[in-house]
Amino acid sequence: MNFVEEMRWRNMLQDIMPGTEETLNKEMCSGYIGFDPTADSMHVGHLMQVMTLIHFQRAGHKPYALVGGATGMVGDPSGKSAERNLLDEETLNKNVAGLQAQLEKFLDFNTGDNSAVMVNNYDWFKGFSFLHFIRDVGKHITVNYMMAKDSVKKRLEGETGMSFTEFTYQLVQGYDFYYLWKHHGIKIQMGGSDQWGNIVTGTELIRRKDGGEAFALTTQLIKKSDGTKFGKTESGAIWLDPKKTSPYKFYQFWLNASDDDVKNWIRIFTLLSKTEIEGLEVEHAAAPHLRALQKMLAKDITIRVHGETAYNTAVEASTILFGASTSDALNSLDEATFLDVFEGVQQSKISISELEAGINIVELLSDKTQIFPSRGEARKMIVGGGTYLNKQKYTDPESTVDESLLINGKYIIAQKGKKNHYLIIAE
RNA sequence: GGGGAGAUUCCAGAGCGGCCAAAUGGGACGGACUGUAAAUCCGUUGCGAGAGCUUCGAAGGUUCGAAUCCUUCUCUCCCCA
Repeated sequence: MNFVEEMRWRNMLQDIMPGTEETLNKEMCSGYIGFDPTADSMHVGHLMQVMTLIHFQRAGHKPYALVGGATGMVGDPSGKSAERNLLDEETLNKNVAGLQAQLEKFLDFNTGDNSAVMVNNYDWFKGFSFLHFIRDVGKHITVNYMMAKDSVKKRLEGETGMSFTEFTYQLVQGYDFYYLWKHHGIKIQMGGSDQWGNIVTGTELIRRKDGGEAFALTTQLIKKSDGTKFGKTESGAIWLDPKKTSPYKFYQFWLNASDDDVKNWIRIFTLLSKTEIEGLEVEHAAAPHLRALQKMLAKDITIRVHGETAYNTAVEASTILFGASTSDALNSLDEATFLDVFEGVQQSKISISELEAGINIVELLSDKTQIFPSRGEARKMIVGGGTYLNKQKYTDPESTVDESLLINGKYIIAQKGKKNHYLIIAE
């Protein structure tokens, strides 16, 4: 199956420039996707682009991952309703390094002719003077053309306006494409659907400046069935960096995909074949409560992003936290395993002497551990039946707890509702 | 520069002298049902165990009593030049 067909049946394809597929089928092509260094880690939203590059490489083409050290200094107006704040250079460099390190894990950089390549557009922009840029690049593209882009038009119609800097963005990115086409023989740029305008400015520049031919392909925006934004939870984005989002939370994020979403996502985020996915769908339809699709999706991505060990721990943690385990079962875990399993769970500390003296449950969960922001809220939640200690429900706010609850003489597991776990450490 | 409208609890948005910790909707959180889905239903949503305390852009004032009236200030939006 060729690359475009692959993207099609996985429902990843949004737009494709005429001639792209033919060109790709003819020979091995080089193509690239740009990543904006707005943070020092990617989040799950970036995975669509990562998967696109992976498919591109698996189809025998040569993928380039561009990290925008230069474009990051300008700020992409696409999809933004207000002027962006510029990052300082130090942050930018850190972000570029962070993204590069993550990208390296997903692509094969040592597989002969179609090995992946990492580039940073700062390398060709750092020595490029403003005057040279407007002479060599700006001259080929009219302002009329640039103003017709959606990203620009929206801002001109809106109230916030747009700085010259952001207006220039599409030219800067367009030049990236030109540069890579000229010096690396890259024929195609890919990206999210919001990048179409920027990508086309690149193909246009290549055509007008050198009479060359280049192609564009964009991927669909990932949708969620309830209309909310993909990849965001109440507590923020789901990051790939384990320091920002623990592997356990990461695993849980995918495991919690709704039935509607998981059918799309498993196509996008795993490399499973059509037959395998359809098989899983049958399985899921027969026994939906087993959530075969969600489990497979979560397993596949968690392993690819965090590795097998982290995945196993996440599964183990999930089994313990959500399964029918009792405090006895918890007690039987040795401390190392226990800590490993609870690594991704929010932790708070309390002094053991206070606990020995006996402590009111409301005080424990609010003042002492900040699990609830106020005593009133803790009280309400306890009365409302949403509070558990060591998997045991507590409904009386006057309850007192002491050291007899401690697991391994040191830990208490508190729950707010069914899904939110907290580890209290006594020391 | 001239004229007008406005600023309310997470958001939107009522309230226009006591019955207002403030309607309603959304969001968020919890519960029930389930499958750690979805949909639905129920509850909670300033702090406090309570008495009570602190909130309605800011500061003053009128009043027994102010989110509501007056003064000044700050900011936002609209129209005209």
